[in-house]
Amino acid sequence: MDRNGGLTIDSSSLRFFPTKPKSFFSTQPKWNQTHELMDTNDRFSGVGFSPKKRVDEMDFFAVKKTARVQEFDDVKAPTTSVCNVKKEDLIEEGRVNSNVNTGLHLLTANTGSDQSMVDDGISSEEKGKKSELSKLQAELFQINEENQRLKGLLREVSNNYNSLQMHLYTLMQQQNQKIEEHQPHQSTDEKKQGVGGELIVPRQFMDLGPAATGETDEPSQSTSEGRSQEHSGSPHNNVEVVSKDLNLRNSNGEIVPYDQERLNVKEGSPDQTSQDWTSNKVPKLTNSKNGATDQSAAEATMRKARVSVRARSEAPMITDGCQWRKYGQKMAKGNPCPRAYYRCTMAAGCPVRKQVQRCAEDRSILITTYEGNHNHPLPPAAMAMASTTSAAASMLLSGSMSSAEGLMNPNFLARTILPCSSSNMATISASAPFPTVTLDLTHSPNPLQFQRPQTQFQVPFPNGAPQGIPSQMLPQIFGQALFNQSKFSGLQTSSNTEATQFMGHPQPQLPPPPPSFTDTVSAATAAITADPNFTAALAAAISSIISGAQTGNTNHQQQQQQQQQQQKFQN
DNA sequence: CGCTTTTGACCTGCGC
DNA sequence: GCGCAGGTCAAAAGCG
Repeated sequence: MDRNGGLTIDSSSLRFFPTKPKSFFSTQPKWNQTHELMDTNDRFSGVGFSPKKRVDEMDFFAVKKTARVQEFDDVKAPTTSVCNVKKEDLIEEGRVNSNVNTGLHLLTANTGSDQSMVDDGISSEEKGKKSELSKLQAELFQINEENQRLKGLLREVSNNYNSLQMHLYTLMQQQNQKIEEHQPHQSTDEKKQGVGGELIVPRQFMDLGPAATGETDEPSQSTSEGRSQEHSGSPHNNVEVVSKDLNLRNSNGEIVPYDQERLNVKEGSPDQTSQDWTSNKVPKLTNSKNGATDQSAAEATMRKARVSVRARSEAPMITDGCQWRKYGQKMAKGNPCPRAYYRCTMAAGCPVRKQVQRCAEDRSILITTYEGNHNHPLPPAAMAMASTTSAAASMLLSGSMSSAEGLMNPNFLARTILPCSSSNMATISASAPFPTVTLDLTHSPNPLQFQRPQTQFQVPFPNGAPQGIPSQMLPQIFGQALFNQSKFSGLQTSSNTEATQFMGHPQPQLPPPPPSFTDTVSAATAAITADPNFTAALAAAISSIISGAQTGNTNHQQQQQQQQQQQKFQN
C-alpha cells in the first residue's frame, strides 16, 4: 500500500490549485491522471508548492529567452546582464533619477542629499559602470553573434533533414518497386496500401495511429485480452481501419508537434510519415508467403519494441501526460523492487503499456519502459513522452526491414550501446526478444551541471546542460531530437552502409539487400555514434522548443512571455 | 457508488 | 515435459 509514495495530497487542492508546479516526475501518479494536462498548461504560471521547483522554472525562462541551444551556462549570465545594461542605460541617460532609487542601491547610502560629498565616488562608480557596460555590450554582441550562428546551424540541419527525406523517399521507392516485382500476387487491397511508392516498411509498432497498435497489434495478447478490449471493429478490416484512422489523425489539428513535422514530410515526400509506417506495413507483412502466421508473429514481436527511460526520481511514477491504470505488479527476478504494470486509459483499447521499476543498483533511479503507441489523440503534455518514445523506437527500428526476419530472430539481436557524444544517453538494446531504446537521463556529464531536485531529470546534454530547462520539456527535446535523429540516420538502412554514407562518409552505392535487424541496429548505432548531427538534432530540438515553438506544453501566455523575453534579449 | 489499486491466480514463452 | 519468469487478468479491497 505504498500509495503516492507515502505522501498525502488533497485531491481537491490539486483540482483548485492548478498552478501547482509539476515536475516531469509526478509524486502523485494517481492524481496526475486527472490533472496532468491542466498542470502542463499551468506549469509555468508561477505559484507552486515547492520553492525549488519554482526556482527551476524561473531559471528556465531566464535561459530560454536567449534562444541559445548550447552553452546555456554562458548565456544565463548575459541574460541577466542585458537587464543590467538597460538599467544602467536608463540611469546614465538620466531617465531614471538615482534619487528616486527605491532601494536597489541601498549600499550607496550617500546617494541623495549630499551630492557634493559623493561626486568623486559617483564619478568612479560611473566609470566602473561604463566599463562594465562596455563589457556587457561586447558580451551581448557576442551572444547575438552566437545566436545568429546557431540559427544558421538550425537552418543547415533543417536543410539536411529535408534532403535526407528526399533521399529516403527515393530509396523507399526503389525498394518498393523491387518488392512489387517479387510480389506479383499481392492483393488489390494490399496494393492500395502501397500505392504511390509508399513505404513498405513494416513499422507497425512505431505507428502512432489507432488501429495499428490498438487492433492489429493485439494478436499476441491472450484471449482474455480480446475479451477485455473494447474493440468493436472487425479485425478483418484492420488495413482499412489503419489507413482511415491515420488519415483522420493526421488531419486532426489537435495533434500537434510531430505531426507538423510529419506533415512537412508528407509535403516533401509523401511516404515517409508515421502514417505510412502503418499503412505500408500491412502489405509488407502480408506479402509474406507464410501469410497470416508470419504476419501475426511479426506483429507480436514488433509490438514489443520498447523505449525505456531511466531517470532519477523519488516519485513512484513519472508524469508523462497520459492516464494510466495499474493492472499488475510483480516481483522481477534480480530486483528487490517490484515492477508495476500500467495501461493507458485515455482511450478504450489503447495498447500502450508501461512498466515502472526502480533500479536495483540505485533505487533513486526510476526505470519506465513504454511499449506500443497510443491509438488516440494526446494532450500536449502526453505528446511529449509519446513522441519521445515513438521517436526513440523509431530510431531503434528505423530501417527498411524488408521482412520481419530480423526481428523474429533473437540471435540477430546483439546488444549494442551507443556511446553518445556526451555519455550513454541513448542505448539501443536489441536483446531478444524486445528491441529496446534506453534513454538514460541519470548521467550528469557536466560537473558544473546544476543539481536539480530529485524529482526532475538530470540530463546529459552534450555541450553543457541547459540548466534551466524544466524537466517537462525534456521528453519533447529528446523526442524531437530522436525523431529527427531517426530521420538523419536510421532510415538510411536499405543497406548497412547507408547510414555512414549519409553521415558524410560516402561509400559505393550498393544494391540494397534485405537488411537484418542487426543491420538496422548497427546502422542506427553507427549513425548516431558517428553523427555530430545528433548534437545538432538535440540543439535544434531545444532551440525550436525554446524559441517559442512550443508544441503545447505551455499556454499562450507563457509563449508570449517567452517571446517577449527573447525579443527583449535580442534587442 | 464508481474508480483505482492490490494481489493471487492464470497464461505464455523459453530454457533445460 | 517441467520449471521458471514475465506478463496479464480479475475479484476484492481501498478510496474519495
